[in-house]
Amino acid sequence: MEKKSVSDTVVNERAQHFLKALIERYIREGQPVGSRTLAKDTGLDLSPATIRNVMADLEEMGLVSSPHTSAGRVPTITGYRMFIDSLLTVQNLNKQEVEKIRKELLLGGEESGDVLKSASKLLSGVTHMAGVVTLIRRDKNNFRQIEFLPLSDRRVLAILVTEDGEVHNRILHTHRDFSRAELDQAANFLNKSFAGHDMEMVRQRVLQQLNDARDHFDQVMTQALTMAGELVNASEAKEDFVIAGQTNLMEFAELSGLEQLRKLFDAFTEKREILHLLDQFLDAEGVQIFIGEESGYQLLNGCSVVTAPYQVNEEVVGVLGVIGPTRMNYERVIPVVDITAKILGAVLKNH
Amino acid sequence: MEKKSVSDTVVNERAQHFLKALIERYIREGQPVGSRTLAKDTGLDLSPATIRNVMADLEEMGLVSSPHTSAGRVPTITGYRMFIDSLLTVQNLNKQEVEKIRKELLLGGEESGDVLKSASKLLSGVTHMAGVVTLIRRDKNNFRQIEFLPLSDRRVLAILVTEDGEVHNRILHTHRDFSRAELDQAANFLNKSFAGHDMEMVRQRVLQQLNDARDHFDQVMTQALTMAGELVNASEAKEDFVIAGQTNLMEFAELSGLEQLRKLFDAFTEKREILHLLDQFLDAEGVQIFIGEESGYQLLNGCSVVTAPYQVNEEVVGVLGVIGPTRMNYERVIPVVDITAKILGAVLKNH
DNA sequence: AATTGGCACTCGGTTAATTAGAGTGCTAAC
DNA sequence: GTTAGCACTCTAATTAACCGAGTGCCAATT
Repeated sequence: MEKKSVSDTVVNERAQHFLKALIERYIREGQPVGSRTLAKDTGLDLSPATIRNVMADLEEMGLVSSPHTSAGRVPTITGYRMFIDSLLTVQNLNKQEVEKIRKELLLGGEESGDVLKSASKLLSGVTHMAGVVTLIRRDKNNFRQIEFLPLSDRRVLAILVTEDGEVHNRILHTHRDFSRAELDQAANFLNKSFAGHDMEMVRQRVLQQLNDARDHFDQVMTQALTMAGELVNASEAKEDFVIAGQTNLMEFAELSGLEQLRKLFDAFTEKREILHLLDQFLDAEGVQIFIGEESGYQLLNGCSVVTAPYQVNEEVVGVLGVIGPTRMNYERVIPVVDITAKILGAVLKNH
Repeated sequence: MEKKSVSDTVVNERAQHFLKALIERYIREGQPVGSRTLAKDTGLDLSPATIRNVMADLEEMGLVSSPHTSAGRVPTITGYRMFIDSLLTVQNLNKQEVEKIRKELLLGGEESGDVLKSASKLLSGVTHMAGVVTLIRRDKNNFRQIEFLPLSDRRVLAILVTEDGEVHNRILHTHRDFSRAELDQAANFLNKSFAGHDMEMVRQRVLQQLNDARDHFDQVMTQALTMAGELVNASEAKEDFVIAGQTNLMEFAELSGLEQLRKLFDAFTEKREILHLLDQFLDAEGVQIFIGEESGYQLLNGCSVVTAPYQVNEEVVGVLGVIGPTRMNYERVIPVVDITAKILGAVLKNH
């Protein structure tokens, strides 16, 4: 029994070697790979027949499968998973490539939105797949200043500036017209009371004051507080999400269905679903790989997602990565995503 | 000679009738239509042989063509053009449909950007093609108020509000740090001097003052004026462009090439080219139809664009329309685009 | 003179049959 | 445990045959 198990693991070690070779080959060629080709591919000098035996074992373990009796083998999802988790040997990028990425990101303009854009463009350009970058809106985005401008027809333009210089604006509807002076007064009050405070705190205080003082509070102020509350609410909702190079996926889609691709594209423009998906990887450490079929989301069938969170000043502020066919060159994509995440973090640190 | 010409025109009238029938049929079925089917389609009680003669004439005129000897006829580009220009009978929408469009647009949220978004969604939804809406940035967007906020590291956040309530913001880099007070003073000056004035005029005055007074002017003010100038410049550049339902085109793309579709999608995300294309129709009156092949743009081969400018307060402010296969149901699409343009104008009038 | 029926002809698409080849599984030998 | 050999399977590509839709033209008809 013991002997069996030892021999078992020996076989498994070699089997894993073959699995790796098979997947790498399949990723390169895209076609079922047979025993003959595999025999030549690996360094070991073994006959096709031997390989066949091993392949039969691998098939039994559910790591590979054959499309039909007389075709080679193709990795299954679990096969890919094993490959990704413990088999692949990432090729680190050379200095030159790293430098190229850094240069391209620095060149990407000053506004933080533009940097994200060029990051996703970069990812899609280098990998020939779709690049995505998200930026979470961190709650500690403190209140800095608010401003109200009267428009016509009982509408007021409210402008809210946060501590780190983001500007939100919104048109609010009020019950009556307000004069410039009234609005200024309200804004002044808010600014004095809340400048530098946490946004959520501002929100709660505003609501509280509204309740406490609804009776004797000046109507202007009441309105102003409501507005501020609304604005704060609104500013929480937004979340940045940038995608580039979707059309790269079309090449690979000749293989997969066209209907599939359409759903994927719709999800991209809809954004919400993808965003939710990527948020899962915020907490993860380093590069994460995610095979479409593994998670109910059937619009990702045939796809894989390679992600990495990126951080500025020790704090995770977003996720970036690429989306492509499950049959992608992980050994190259992984370091690209990894490095890009690090560089993006560094670039953003200098605002 | 005269007799010949008379008989010619007689033939042509009937020929046009057949051309119309053929195109309508082709649009419905998508397949070459033969003499037999066409004979049944038209009210006239004629034999296929007669139709064949007419078709031969039409082919000679370059209005139809046959993919191969034993297929029916298919309209050519010039055939489509004639159909569009003088043959088609638009079916006006009934009240119910119009009301549905209006409702959907009104429901589209308050921000003007959102309305454009829902307009293009609406167009794509109703026509099952891609819907586009552009909004030109009209120059007479007057200066209203400017505000400067100091950030760290010699950066200043400038916020510019225009008369109609649009908010532009931008981070400016300065040669030294400014205090809050300095910035307020500069902003006050600008606001007093320029509130309500034409943006281009502001720009010029700013430049002029910079030249006149570079020596004795306070450095803060100089910086402020530069900033204001930059901001005004920046605010001119932007142009809104919204597209929805691109993926609808994928259905029709099974026919046309996939490479073609990819280029089209890239053009959509690139925006510039499409924008330039649509701008041509700003000056046009009413619905315009544009067949891809007619204008060098080879990425529009196989496509047609149906557009209409829309206006608020007698003034054209943008173009909207749909992009789809040349083989589209013009008789239905045209009134949809027409009505949507009118309703969008009306909705925007109430800001 | 326009219209029509008839007829030979063309050509694309579909089906069926054949073939070639790649690859497997199994068995027996090493 | 490995390998060679062999029978077997299944796909993909090629070829052949055929069907049918549609045309063009000519002669007959109105």
